[in-house]
Amino acid sequence: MICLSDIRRFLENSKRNTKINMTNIKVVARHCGVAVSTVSRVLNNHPDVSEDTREKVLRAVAELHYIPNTSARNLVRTTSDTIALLVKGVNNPFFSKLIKIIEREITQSGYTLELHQMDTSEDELRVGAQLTNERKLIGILFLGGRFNYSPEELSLIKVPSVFCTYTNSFGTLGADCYSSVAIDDKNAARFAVDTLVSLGHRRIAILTDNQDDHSISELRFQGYQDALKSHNIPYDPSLVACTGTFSDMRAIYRATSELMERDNSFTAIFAIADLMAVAAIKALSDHGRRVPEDCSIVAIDGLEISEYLLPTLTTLVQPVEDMGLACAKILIELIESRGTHRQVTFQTLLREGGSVRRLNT
Amino acid sequence: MICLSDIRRFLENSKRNTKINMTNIKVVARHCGVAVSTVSRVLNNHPDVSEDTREKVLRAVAELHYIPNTSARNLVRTTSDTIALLVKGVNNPFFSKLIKIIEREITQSGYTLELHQMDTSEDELRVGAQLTNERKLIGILFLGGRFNYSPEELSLIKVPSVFCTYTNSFGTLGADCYSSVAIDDKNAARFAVDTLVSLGHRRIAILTDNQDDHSISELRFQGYQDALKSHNIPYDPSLVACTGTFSDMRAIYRATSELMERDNSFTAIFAIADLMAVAAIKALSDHGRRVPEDCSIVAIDGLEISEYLLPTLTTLVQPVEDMGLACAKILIELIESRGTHRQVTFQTLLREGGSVRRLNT
DNA sequence: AACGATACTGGTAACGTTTCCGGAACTTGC
DNA sequence: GCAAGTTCCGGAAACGTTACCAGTATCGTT
Repeated sequence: MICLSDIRRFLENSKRNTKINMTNIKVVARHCGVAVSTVSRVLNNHPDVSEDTREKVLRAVAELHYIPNTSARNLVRTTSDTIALLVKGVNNPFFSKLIKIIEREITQSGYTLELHQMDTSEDELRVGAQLTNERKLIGILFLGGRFNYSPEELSLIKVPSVFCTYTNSFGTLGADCYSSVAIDDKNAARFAVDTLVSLGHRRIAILTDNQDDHSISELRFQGYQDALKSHNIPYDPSLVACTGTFSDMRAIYRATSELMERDNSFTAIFAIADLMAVAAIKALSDHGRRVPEDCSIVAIDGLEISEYLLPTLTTLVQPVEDMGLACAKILIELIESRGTHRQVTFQTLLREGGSVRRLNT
Repeated sequence: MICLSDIRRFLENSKRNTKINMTNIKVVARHCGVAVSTVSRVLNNHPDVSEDTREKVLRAVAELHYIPNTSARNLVRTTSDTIALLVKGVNNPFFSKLIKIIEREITQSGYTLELHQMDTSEDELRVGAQLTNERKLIGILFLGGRFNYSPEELSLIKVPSVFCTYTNSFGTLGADCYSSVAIDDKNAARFAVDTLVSLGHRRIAILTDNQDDHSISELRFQGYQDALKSHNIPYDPSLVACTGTFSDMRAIYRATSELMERDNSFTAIFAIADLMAVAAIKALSDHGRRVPEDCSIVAIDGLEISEYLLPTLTTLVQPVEDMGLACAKILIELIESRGTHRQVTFQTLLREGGSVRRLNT
């Protein structure tokens, strides 16, 4: 009696001849006379395999230039080896440096990095959830964006994830349900303004993205207000210049120009990012005000280029290497379930440059 | 008699109960009473399916929030949807802008972008070949690097690929076997030097990465030499400052300082990249030489930030948007076999800034 | 000498799709 | 009214790997 398995075997044999060139695990197994399971064991460093066989298999693998098929492996393991990087603003130089560091760490740990860019308007959690389902991601790294998620929103993400440049300062989440890497934004802003005040400045303008977008801009803005208050300097809304962007130089230039036209009484500017300071200095210069002679500027970021400008920027340096390493490390530990959720906050360090000067009274 | 298929069916049924939550194509099929093949046909827009069934299936897909498993699909199709971006120097701002544009195009066409960073020392073709086999890439985009491949080396790459900021100026390859996107480096350099000469400069230094690394630095260096020759200006090796890097500001600063110590007779500098010009201006300033009063500078790149420096840079603008779009477009056309290999060369455009001045004799 | 433990190996279901083949129902043409 | 298309759908192999289970040989123990 012809059984189903006979038919199957026949078909399989007849196919074999047509697909000689494709070196898969079966070919390797046949080449050195062992079973596919044995080859698999060798390749995945399983214990129960003798030294002889291991060597024999490895030799065959090398000879045949065999490379495992990732799709098949992922399919049976129902996972993958890819981590997604969801970033708002790829060409923000701070981020691109961060990406560089993160990529190296991820790759060295044997994972692969997928790059996804998002508009500021997009909902990063929803995009992340979608991607996770489609592509069997094993982790997500969020770079930039707001951070006022509800626990329900956060629960959309089913895989380990780390939020970078986020802090849960709006307090909707418990410390055990998310991981983050950030600087102490509020404190950095406070320090920047303190520095200006200590040099005699009292009319201090702020150059920011937004006042209330639940992102780092808002935190830095709050730090600005706190610092003013602690020095008994009244907060003056006419000294607030909102750019609506972190990276569009033209918009930042325009916001600074408008500030000057509205109220030119400031003697110093706190810019919440280095690039904003650069555009501001240009705008000031074009309106006949020199930095630091006619206006001091302090920023936050500490980009490498800021040390090479004229004048060099006085800025609060974010420890970008440490931050990148922390992101990768926490995420990988979560993935390999060797760690738990945690929130890391780095302190910034003042790098004194030529963009500030004591106010001559 | 118990046949093999009976056993199999039994096992399958016993498993079914344990895996209820996983909505795969089988679940969808059962849910609306059709075969899996029909569901598959609907999802892949195959013709032979009636309007009724199509609608029924789509409704089930929506209800069950079914999302196809990419690994399984890739396995059976023996391909994937991922394109790799192999880049040397992620935080080169020109590249990060390029990446931004490329990412958007790739994503919009339904593909996924993998990011791989490489050291300058690594062999990009070998890395690309390895990745292609492992991960079933469907295309590779090379960003930066040398370009003196032999046909044999190039044949390592079995999938469509585009080389960006490369030109086959060393002439080892036929036009029908590779695709590239670049600017006319030699011409841009020539133009930069011409500009300086037309302003009366004759002692023109060059700030470059390397003289002979078979990359764009070499081409720009050749353009520099060509321009000098055409103006009957003798080439003076002591006016060549090699940085060995495109992005390490400190190294560029040091190279400029060494140049000044070696031979301070130059009245102008041609920097082969904007960031190099930035570091050079700082070095000059620290040595008491102002730009443009005491030294003119022309660069190549046209970064956005260069328009906001003091002084603003005179630079040859690379059409970064067009270049990014071209990369993505050519690659996707190759992948979808709607196009053939081609080499695109863009021209640069002089953007006049404040970093140059006529030499007062 | 018999037995259980140990070390290793082979066979094969399963992962979730796509694609091919064949068959049923329904038209169409003569 | 019957052959020949058409249109649509179901069944099942195949993609290449892992993981589980069962089996064999070797060895030490009583």
